[in-house]
Amino acid sequence: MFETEQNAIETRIQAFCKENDIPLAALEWKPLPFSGEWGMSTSFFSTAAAESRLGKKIGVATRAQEIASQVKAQLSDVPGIRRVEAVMGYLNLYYDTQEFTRRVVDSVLDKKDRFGSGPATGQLVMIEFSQPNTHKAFHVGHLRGTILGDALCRILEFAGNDIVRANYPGDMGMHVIKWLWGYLKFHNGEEPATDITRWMGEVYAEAAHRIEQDPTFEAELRALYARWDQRDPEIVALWERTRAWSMEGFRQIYAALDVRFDVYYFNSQEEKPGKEMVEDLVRRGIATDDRPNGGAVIVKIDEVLALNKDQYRTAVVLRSDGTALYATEDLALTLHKFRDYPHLAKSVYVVDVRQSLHFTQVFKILEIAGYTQAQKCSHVPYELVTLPGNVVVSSREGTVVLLEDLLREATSRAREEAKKKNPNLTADQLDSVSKAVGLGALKYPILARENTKMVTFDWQTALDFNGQAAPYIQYAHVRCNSILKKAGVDPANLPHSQFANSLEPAEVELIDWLSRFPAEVQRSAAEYKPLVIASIAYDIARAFAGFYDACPVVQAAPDVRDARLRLVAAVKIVLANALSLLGITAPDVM
RNA sequence: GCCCCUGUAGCUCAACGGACAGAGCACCUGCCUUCUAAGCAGUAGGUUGUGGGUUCGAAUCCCGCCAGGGGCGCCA
Repeated sequence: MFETEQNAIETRIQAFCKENDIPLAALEWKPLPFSGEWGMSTSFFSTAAAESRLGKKIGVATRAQEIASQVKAQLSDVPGIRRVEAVMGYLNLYYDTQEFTRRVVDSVLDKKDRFGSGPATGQLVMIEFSQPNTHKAFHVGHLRGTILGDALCRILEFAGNDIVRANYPGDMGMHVIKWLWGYLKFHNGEEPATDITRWMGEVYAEAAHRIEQDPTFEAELRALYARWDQRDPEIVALWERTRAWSMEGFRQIYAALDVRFDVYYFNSQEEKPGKEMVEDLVRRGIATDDRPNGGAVIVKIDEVLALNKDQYRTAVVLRSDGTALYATEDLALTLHKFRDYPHLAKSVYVVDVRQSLHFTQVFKILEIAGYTQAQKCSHVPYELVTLPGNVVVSSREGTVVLLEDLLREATSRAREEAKKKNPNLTADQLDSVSKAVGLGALKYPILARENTKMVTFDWQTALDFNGQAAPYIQYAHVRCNSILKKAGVDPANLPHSQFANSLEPAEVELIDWLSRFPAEVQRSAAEYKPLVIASIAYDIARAFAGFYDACPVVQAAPDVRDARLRLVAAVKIVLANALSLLGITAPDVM
C-alpha cells in the first residue's frame, strides 16, 4: 500500500549508510505492532551485529538505536509519512492517517471482489485432491482433503495462478471386487434410489463383514477377481454400471459441498500404462524384477542413488503376480498429467500424511528415470480426522460419520438457530441461510487448523456456531449489509473517503486488518495454508464487531457517516472475498 | 532400528527469528426502546514438554532427551 514511500526511504537509508561506512543488512519491513496508528517498521540489529563482528566495541542494542537515530535524521520530509521515530533499535514510520485510510478503503471499493488478488503469474498449477473410492462411503475422513484441496485451488487462483482442479477416484482394486461380490450375492438387480453413496457404502460394509465372518467366501472372491482381471464382459459391464452410480453420488456430494473439478483421472486408466512404465524401468536397470524368485518388481532407491542410509528405501512397483499397485498407477498418472497439460508449472497432490513416503518414492523414481517433470511435483500432506478417543474413521469398522448425515445435521441445526435468531426470514432465505451457515460451520474448523495437525471430530464442536467459527464471520458480513441497507445509499456514489484525523481506535484496528489482506493471500498461497485466510477473516470480523459496537454509522454526523459507510462497504467486500477463498458463502441476511 | 508430524492458558488452537506469547470454548461480572445480542466490554488463567547450543534477540533455527501419533519391499 505504501511501496513507493518504502522504496524512497530504502534508497535514502542505503545512501546514508554508504556515506558513513555502515554495513547495512537487508532491510525487512513489518507493520507497526502497536494499535492505534499505522506505519511500517524496520530494525538495525543485524547491521549493528555485523559491525560488532567486524570489531566494533559497542553493545549491539545500543549501536542499533544509534543507527536508527542517525537514519531518522535523514528522513524528515517523506511525503505520506507523518512522523518518524527511532526507539530501541527500531525505526518506526507513521503513515499519514487520512492518506492511509483513504488508500485502503478506496482501493477495496475500487477493486471489489478482486481486492486482495495478486497479479497474474502466468503459471498453470494442477491440484489433485479428494480421491474418493468408488463403491464405498464418503465420510468425514474424506472431508478434510476435499475441503482443503478446494480452498487451496481458490486461494492459489486468487493469488494469481491458473488452476486445474483434478480428482482421482479409486475405481478398482479389492474393495471394488468385494462390493461386486456382495452385490451379486445379496443385492443382485437392486438399484440405488436416493442417498446413493450411503447405499453403496452399506453394500460394501455388508460384503466386507460377511467375508470376515465366513472365510469360505474368500474363494468366491478370488474367482471374481480373476474374472475381472480377464475382463469378463459381464463383470466389466457391471463394474462400469455400478461405478457410474458412485460417480453420480459423488457428483451430488460435491454439489452440496460447493466443490468442482476440471478433470477426472481414474485409477483403472493408469493400470496399463503403469505396467508398461515398470517394464521400461526393468529394461533400464532401475527396477529389479524379483518375480523369477517369487518376489515382486522393486526399485531399491537408496541403492540406485548409492546412499548409505535408509532414506528413500525400497519401493514395490509391481506385485509378484504382475498386478498393479498404487505406486504402479501413480508413476503413470504423474506423466499423464503433464501430457494433458504440457505447460504445468506445478503438479500438487493433496493427500493425507500417511502417504508421504509413497509420493517421495514415486517422484524420486521418476527423477531417476530422467523425467524432469518430477521436480515440479509436490505432495501437500494433511493429518487425519479422527473420532474422539483417537479412533480412525474406517468404513470397514463401521466407525463412520457419513458426510450425508453430517451435512443434514449441520443444515437442520443451522435452520433451527436461524429461525430462533431471526423470525422474519422468508422460506427461501431460511433455506439459503441454513445451507450457508451449516456448510460454513463444517468447513471453517478444518481450514482454520494447521494442515499437519490432527482434527478430532465431534458433533458438539462441529455444530458450535459461536465464537471463532464461520457463522461469526458470516454474521459480521450480514451486519455490514444491514447498515448499508438501512442507510439506503450506494457507497460507491459517496465522495472519497475523508476520515477525520482522529479516528476511533476501533476504526483504526479495522482498517489495519483490511490493509493486510492482500499480503496474507500471497502468504497463504505460497505456504499452501488456508489457515492464514481463516485467521484473517476472523480477525477482520472481530475488529468489525468492535467497530459495530463503538461507532454508530447511520446516525453519525453526515461527514463521519459517509466515511464510515464507505468503510462498512469495504469490510463487507473483504469479508466476502476471504470467505469465498475458504469456499464459504457470505449471506446478506441471517 | 531408521524417517516424518505433534507438544503453547483447564480444553481446542493462533503467533513471516523481533517490541508486553494472542483468540475461542468453559467459569465469573456487566451491557438489548439504538445499524439483528449468532454480538460487545471486563475479571481470571503461561517457567511455550525438557536439557543444552546458535543469535544482539528463540515458542520459532540446531542437537540430545521425554511423551503422543504416523510411516518403513507386494494396503491404498
